[in-house]
Amino acid sequence: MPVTIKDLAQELRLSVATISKALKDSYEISAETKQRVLELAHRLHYVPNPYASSLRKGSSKTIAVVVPEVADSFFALSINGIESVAREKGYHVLIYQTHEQGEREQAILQAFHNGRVDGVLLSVSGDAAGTDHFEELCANDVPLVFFDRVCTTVAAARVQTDDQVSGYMATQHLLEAGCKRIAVLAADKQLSIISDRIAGFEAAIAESASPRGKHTVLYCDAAEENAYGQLVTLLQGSDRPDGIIGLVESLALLAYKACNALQLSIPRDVKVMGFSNTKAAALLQPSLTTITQPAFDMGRQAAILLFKALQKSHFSLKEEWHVLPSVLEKRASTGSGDA
Amino acid sequence: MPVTIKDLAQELRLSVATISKALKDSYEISAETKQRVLELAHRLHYVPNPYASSLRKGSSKTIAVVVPEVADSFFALSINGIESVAREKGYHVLIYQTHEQGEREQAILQAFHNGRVDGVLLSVSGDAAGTDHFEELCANDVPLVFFDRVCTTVAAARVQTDDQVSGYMATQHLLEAGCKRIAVLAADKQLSIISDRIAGFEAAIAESASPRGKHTVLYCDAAEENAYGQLVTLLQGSDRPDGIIGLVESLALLAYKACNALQLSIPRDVKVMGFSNTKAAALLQPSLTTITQPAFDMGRQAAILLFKALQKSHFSLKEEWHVLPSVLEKRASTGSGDA
DNA sequence: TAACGGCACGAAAACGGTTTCGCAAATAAA
DNA sequence: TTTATTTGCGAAACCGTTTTCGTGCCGTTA
Repeated sequence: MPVTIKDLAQELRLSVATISKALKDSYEISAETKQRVLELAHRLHYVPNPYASSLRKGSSKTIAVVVPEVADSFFALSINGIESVAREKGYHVLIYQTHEQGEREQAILQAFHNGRVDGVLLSVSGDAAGTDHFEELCANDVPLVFFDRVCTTVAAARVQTDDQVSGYMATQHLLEAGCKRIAVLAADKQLSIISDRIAGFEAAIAESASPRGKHTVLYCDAAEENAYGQLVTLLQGSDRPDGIIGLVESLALLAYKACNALQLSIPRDVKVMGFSNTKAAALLQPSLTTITQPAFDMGRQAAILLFKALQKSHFSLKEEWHVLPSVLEKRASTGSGDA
Repeated sequence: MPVTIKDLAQELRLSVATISKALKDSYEISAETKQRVLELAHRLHYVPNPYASSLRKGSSKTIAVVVPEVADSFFALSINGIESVAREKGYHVLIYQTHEQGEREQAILQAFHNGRVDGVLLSVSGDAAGTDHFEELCANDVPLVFFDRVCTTVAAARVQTDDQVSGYMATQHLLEAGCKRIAVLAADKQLSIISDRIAGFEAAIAESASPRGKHTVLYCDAAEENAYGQLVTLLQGSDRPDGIIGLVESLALLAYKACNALQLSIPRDVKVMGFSNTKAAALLQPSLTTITQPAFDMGRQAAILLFKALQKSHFSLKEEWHVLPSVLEKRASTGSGDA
């Protein structure tokens, strides 16, 4: 049996109330008594039962992080950022994965309706399942912060990167490199990050002298084998693209794989770039030009917002909307091909 | 205010006891009453307060996962595996990072001494801080399962891969490829996974006709810049190695970086391989030969063991020791260099 | 001496469930 | 008809804290 406050009370012949107050350094308790209580608590390795105090206080010192996948360089780094601030604040972090399934997302949030967590950090699942579960959570006064993949129709805090600008920058970069036929490889159509990046792409094309018709957006299947097939077909067709932008990490890597298989030289035949956070990007051969998102910082920022809301009741998350810039890292895969 | 069991009781003019029993399908309650209770609970979106029931029942339906880093392909995949079985069992998962600091590990485990979690899955920190905190946890009857990086002196379950065999296989593979001077790049000396892999290396060398003197183990500094310097020095020295085994992913990637910088051709001048779980390995140029650990499965297996212990009180974790095989994936970086 | 104000502490009511035990009514057995 | 037994439900204790509201004691002041 773990040691409880009662054990301390009995041992010191004090009431549990006194022990509790002494442990939290209440002014009601004499210095001498506090001393004795602290000493005994330490000697017996007393750790307060978290659930008892959560129940009484109505707060759990726990937050939830809901992401599509943990094993994804972006989300793993975000979680790292979140954990770092949770640690500073003495909070605990629960992790949940939606695996891009909207109904899992709903089921997970459902469990937060009775005090399990004090707040939620979430990156929305690709397979959208409406927004009712978000609304309900907010209606129940559970602070919610979206990060990266946000839901714009819900009045909750948002921490994103400038996806449209990133899409624009990426496209601009390829155009400057001389690409005439850019193919954008897109994932889940419903995700704001995807549509925003595509919007940036469209904008860059529209602004350029390059005729729109030559450029294309390929919506890739979620299953990697299928996406690979689509990509190979594209690369074997007439008017083969001479530039590829993978809107998510896996698609950029897939482009490498396809080019290797088809004996297309990167960057001579095709210039490739992708949205990515993996350290391996610089080590690919050729090294991969990337749009790198501030994954760790987005996690940190989202967590900081959440804790601000938890600490100051007058601080409203509804208005918070932070945009952190992504950076274009130019590498060999979009170079001229010389040396 | 969230809806409680009392609200249901009041609405239906039943006692809270009846509601509670009806919700858990107790035989004491009539079918008709159960029906009414379930219906109302569903209509009002009733979710039981988890802390109230944890307090009363003395179990939290929550487990803790303690890893050095989340943003590491191996651990991210393990967590994925763990989460998958936790989900099946209806458990919640708390995540903690030690950042390889023994004292953080101690502080984290300290918080588990009063029922916060029903069990712990842990991969030990590189900076060992003794084993007292493990012993204490076990003494307090908190089920503990080590995975990947285990602590052999503590009587807890262990799920590992066959590190010694892996080290042996890797070395054997390089010897067969014709390497005469193999350099092993090691990280934290104290970790069992490192020393085991080195033991495998030593064994393979001892068995071979190759003289021991030519081969070497380089203990790399934890700071990447320093490790890089060490590596460059090694590669520039006389008797430059013609084979490199990175015992952890980052060191294999570092070897690529160094070889690129020094204009050494992989695999012609130096054959490189590494312990790694990243998908990018196959896409590096040349593709990286790896020892791939069953990260996801190790996570799953560890979690399965833990839940077995939680469900059957007579099941003892002390005796459990599972070894899952790693696989050698031969790729271009250790090939002949032709084609 | 009576009234008063800190000081240091305790009794007890919460928090929201679970669980044990008891009890009345309905049914079955004698 | 009396006695068991079953059925369906409620009262209340309990889990370990926190927090409110006393309360007795001491020293001070009128």
